[in-house]
Amino acid sequence: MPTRKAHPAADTPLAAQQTPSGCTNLKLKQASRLVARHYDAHVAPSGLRHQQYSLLSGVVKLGPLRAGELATALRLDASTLTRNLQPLIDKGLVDVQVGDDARSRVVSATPAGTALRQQAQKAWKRAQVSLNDKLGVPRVAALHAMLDVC
Amino acid sequence: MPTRKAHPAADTPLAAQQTPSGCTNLKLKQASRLVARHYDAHVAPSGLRHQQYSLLSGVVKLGPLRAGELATALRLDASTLTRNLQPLIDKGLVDVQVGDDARSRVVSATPAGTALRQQAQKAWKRAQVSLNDKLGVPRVAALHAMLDVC
DNA sequence: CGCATAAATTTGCATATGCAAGTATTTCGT
DNA sequence: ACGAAATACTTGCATATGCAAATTTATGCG
Repeated sequence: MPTRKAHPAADTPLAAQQTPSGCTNLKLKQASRLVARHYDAHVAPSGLRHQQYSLLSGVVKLGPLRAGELATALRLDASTLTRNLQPLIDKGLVDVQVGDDARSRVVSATPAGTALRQQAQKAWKRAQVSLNDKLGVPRVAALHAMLDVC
Repeated sequence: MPTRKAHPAADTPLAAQQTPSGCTNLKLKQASRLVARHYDAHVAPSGLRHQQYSLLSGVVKLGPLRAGELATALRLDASTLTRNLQPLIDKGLVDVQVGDDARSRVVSATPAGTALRQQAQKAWKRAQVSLNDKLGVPRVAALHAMLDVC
């Protein structure tokens, strides 16, 4: 038999036979843009954009916490967080106070913020279910599992 | 037997037993941000950002083509494309001409653009290999497969 | 105590993103 | 040929994103 390329993972189950082709970054960005528009279409009536909904949800769920901790939790650059909070502050949905350590800022949801989040969550749910239907629940579940390890 | 919820996909193989938890949009954005930073760290020396590299690559690969077609291919809003092209035009990497149809614009890579893309492609490759190593080739391959159907 | 460092955010700068509305051209119907 | 409708982009507006530098406040050291 002539020369034969070694298959490092010839025994692995699916889609693992060779180096992935294409750019992971590009694929992620494209999928993300697409999905973001889908969510925006559903969440827009609440007056929030998809990112704002995510951020507000984070603040509601993670309770009052320092900006830095929130940024880390959301995997956002601290400077991005600072600016992303502004629209929510302007809308009166979140509140930022100086913490014990005067260098820090403590972020919390206002009652209006908590209320709107509950409201918007219904729209979010519809968007998620709609996506599940469109792609198929198994695929979405598998995608989540994949993204969680990133 | 008492009331029992119907399982629409009780027969499907893996990870399909129940509704995926969490927000697909959030997970995608977070992963995308993380991965984008990773690529940026590698591609930066070429003077391009990850998005600019993707866009330049698209122009090089898809050859001279109309703006609208490029936007569709890259799943970008036409208005976003218009603006994203500007930095590349400023750097002399791409060229935009009026097409046969005077309403349209034809985008093509300049020789400098093609050259820089080849250059930057080496950095991109290192970023991709590094990512493959970090996450494991099977996982990346599976992720690509997942994202491609989006 | 007073100063050099460190830590937590914010700003400056450049780009990315999309929707709605606006502009330039082409096509179509009469 | 003329005007309405459709097309292909571009602009206005608001937000999103991250790195580097600046700012503010806290800590540690002599």
